Amino acid sequence: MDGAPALRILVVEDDPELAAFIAAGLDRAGHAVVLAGSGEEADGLADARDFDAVILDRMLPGMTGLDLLRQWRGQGRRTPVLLLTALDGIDDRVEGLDAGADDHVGKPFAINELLARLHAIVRRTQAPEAAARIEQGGLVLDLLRRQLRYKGRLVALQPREMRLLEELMRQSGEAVTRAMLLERVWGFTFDPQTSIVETHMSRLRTKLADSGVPVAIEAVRNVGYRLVLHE
Amino acid sequence: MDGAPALRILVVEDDPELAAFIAAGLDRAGHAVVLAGSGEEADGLADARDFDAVILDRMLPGMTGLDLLRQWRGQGRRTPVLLLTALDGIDDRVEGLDAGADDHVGKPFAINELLARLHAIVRRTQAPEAAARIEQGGLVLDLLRRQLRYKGRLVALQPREMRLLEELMRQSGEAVTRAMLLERVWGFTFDPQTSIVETHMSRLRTKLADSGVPVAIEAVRNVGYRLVLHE
DNA sequence: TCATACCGTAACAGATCCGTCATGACCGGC
DNA sequence: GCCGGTCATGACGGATCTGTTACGGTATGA
Repeated sequence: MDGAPALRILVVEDDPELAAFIAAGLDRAGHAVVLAGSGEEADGLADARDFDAVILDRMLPGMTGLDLLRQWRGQGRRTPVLLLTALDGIDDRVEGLDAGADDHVGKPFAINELLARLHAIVRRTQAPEAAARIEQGGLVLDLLRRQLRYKGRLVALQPREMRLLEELMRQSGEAVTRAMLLERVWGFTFDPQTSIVETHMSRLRTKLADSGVPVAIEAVRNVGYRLVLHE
Repeated sequence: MDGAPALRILVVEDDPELAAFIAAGLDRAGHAVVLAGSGEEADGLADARDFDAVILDRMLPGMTGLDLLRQWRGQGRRTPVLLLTALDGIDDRVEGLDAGADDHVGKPFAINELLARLHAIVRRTQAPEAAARIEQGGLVLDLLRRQLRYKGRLVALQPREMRLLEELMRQSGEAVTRAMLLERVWGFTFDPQTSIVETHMSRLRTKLADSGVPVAIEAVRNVGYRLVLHE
């Protein structure tokens, strides 16, 4: 199942091995890949062609990924950028987001992780801005009131469960990585090595089922979870 | 101090005594008042002139306030309406809001209660719609993220304190009634006869002060509270 | 088929949040 | 100036929310 449409992706990575690994993964997911080995090359390519997203290594010979990113953002280029970073401190993360990155993945990473985050940023940047509510098949998540309704009826969720569902709904039909959930729902940039996600997911499932909400939260082995609406 | 500008108010009330009481209160607050004793009369007046808000008794001889309100809303008339209701059950409240009322006050009421609610609905309907953040002098309340920042620094608040501050900020400079707070923050339509508001207000004040936020939450005796920004 | 890692869930414990109460200060009216 | 009501605040106890652990089930790959 390829819920996501084919994308044109520019991969900026000087390590040939890593570049090939990424290209293979993207290709398998049905995306068109263009490789660049340096910031200068990437800049030229981005001028000449239009990409749906850019996967950009933070460390590059010569012009670094951050330099390039800042330059692009300075020029008003809005293409979503997924930053690859070897360093994995909090400061790097902030610095990357400050420079205008839409998300980041710390090396080493699983290809699924990268794909999920890539799809997420493309979807996010293409979606109309900052909705205060998410609606899907009778399910209404009001982010301002922090209320979930199904067919008008309130479904009581705890704050964590609400956040969890929010992330699943933003990405409905596609897998959301365990790491993405930890990062966005808990603010963890590491794996706590407990079943915290599974536990809350279990509670969420129970409450949704008890309220008769026709959705399934599927586990995607070794990746994370996916929300599926029943027809 | 009249932070609010003078308003043109239509009061639809068949009881002459109550009408006079309301008119006197509005007049003292600097507003222009027009009285109508029946729904039919009110309808004619609303056609002929433009009002900033309408205070509408739910019970009227002949055409009830709800009938009139529904008719107006059906015609696309958007003037904010404050409903006066003798009955005070939950159903009436819902029914009133369903009919298109912006707020309601149960009889008997203090004139301050009515004024505060009146100003609130006028301000709300004139303000640009449904902001996801409220900013005021370096204070930023992000309603989606449920975060309060002062000069970029996070100020940790509990959910209830956040809601409380939200109501105060929406109405900055003007008094917010104790009843309004109970209704909007707690969902209470009655007074619990405890110092629940005072307690949370105290906690909120402490946290704001500890973070150096230059605002004062002033108690307005017999009315409620008011948020004041220090210059 | 078996071993292993992954996932699901119940049970427990701690932290946090919240409402109540008691006490004391303050304010306003008489 | 006194009295009564209003408001402020600290302390306490309970409810809720949350994270961990443990154990059982299930899928996957050798």
